[in-house]
Amino acid sequence: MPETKVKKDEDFNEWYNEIVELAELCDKRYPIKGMNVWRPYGWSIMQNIDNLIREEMSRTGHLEVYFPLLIPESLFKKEEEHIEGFSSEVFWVTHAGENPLEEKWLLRPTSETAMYPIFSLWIRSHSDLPLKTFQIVNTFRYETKQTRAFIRVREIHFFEAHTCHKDFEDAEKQIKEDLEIAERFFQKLSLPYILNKRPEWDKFAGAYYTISIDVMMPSGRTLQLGSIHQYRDNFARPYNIIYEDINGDHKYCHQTTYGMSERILGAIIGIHGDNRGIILPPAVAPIQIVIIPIIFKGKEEIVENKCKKIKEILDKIGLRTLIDSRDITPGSKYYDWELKGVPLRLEIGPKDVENKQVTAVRRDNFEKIQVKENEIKEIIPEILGLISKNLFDKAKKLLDNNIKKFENIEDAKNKTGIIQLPWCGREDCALKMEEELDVKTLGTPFMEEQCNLNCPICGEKAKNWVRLAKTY
RNA sequence: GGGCCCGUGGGGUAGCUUGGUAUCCUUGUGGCUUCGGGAGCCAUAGACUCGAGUUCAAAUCUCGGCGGGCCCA
Repeated sequence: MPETKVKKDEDFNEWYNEIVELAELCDKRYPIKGMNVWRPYGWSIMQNIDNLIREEMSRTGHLEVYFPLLIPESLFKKEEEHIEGFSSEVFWVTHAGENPLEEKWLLRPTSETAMYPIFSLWIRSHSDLPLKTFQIVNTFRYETKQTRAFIRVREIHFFEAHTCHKDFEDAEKQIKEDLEIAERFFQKLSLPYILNKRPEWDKFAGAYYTISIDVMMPSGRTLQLGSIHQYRDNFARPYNIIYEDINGDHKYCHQTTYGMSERILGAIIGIHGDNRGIILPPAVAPIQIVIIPIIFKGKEEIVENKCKKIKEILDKIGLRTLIDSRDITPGSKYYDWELKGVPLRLEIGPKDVENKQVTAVRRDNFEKIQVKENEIKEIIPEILGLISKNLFDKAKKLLDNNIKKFENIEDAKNKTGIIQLPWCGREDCALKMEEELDVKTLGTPFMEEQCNLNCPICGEKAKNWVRLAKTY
């Protein structure tokens, strides 16, 4: 059986590097660090992911916008914490042709400072609220650390939702809605996740609080896939986003944001893939079903016609299909499409034609299923559903097996995955834990059980559990 | 932020220590033939990361840039 040279469970990082190029997701040969080329297949998956986000946005009444890439320095500098958080990693535009610009511009590292001055023009009255917008754009951050395809890049494919509300409570409602969006969205991608309230010292620059959406990678490291921020009026004040309420009083808006990136694709590759390639959840697979004609001399036509007929049936019920009629042997086609993660393969040969059936083979567990021609419309979508579910269950097991609760530091030492400890809530104590265990603080479990034990560092009563892990 | 390793056709490699002729596999292209897990045959195309230095002569030695990978903080 064909397999990747590097095995996923032996050297995950190498396996990941090999697979992203073999599956033709990206081309890493572009000569700027952290800026890779999206190949058609990878881009097509990303577009499908984006479209799932768009569906969710549209369902919840967000409107899509597009703001400019360049931001004048003066706008960027209005919110102090925000600049501090990002200034070390922005790209600057300083010249136009031969001449220095009067004011420097920067490539957006995120779009708060581009959008909010304009929001302040758009919003005048309480009837303009809530304002719910989002955009899917490229953002730029000068990473100095090791870059990795889809996981740590300098040009980020970024989804960002920005909302404005009349008060804190309404913004809190938005965050509830964001969490519900996450639940629906990640379910479709078969990606189980955990929510963490980020610690004070590591929240988004300018935020009142930040919730992170984290997944477990097979390497034992966590990968942050999304951020939800409550800004309160921290940005509304410097950017002057004010509305007139029902009594004629002028008030600052409260704001939230929701961000995600191509890390979602990184997680799909890393979590679902195996030694034969990636495995795509049917919801985002550019090709959900590939049909392989098994041609024998003299029977070319009946097989080809059957393939077309089956494709028509599947197309009609809205599935994305492809007949692979390349002039190479079937085995090499199997290998190809397994590498590219097509969830289901149909083999159609003379025997199948004779028996009025197709032979289906699942990508996730290689189960072979004979499906009667007259049952295709019902059975095939069912199988795709089973594949999604199986991918989710496997990933859930990986996550659950890697969340480990401890009561003291000694027990937690040299453990992989997510370490959960009682925590008094003090920064010093968490930083001590980080140092002792060589991990980063993810934060406190969001909306989960409280902890009645004592902080293992200072011995005082713990306020919460705290989660720590090695991260990407 | 600090340290280590690497860069040869599209991909994977040999050659580098000891300077002189670039190896093999795969892929691409044209054709014949074949097809239930990477088929075969014939023909053909394609490479020393960039710059500077040493030398009669550099893929090979030295320095620097760019790019890739790993480890520590």
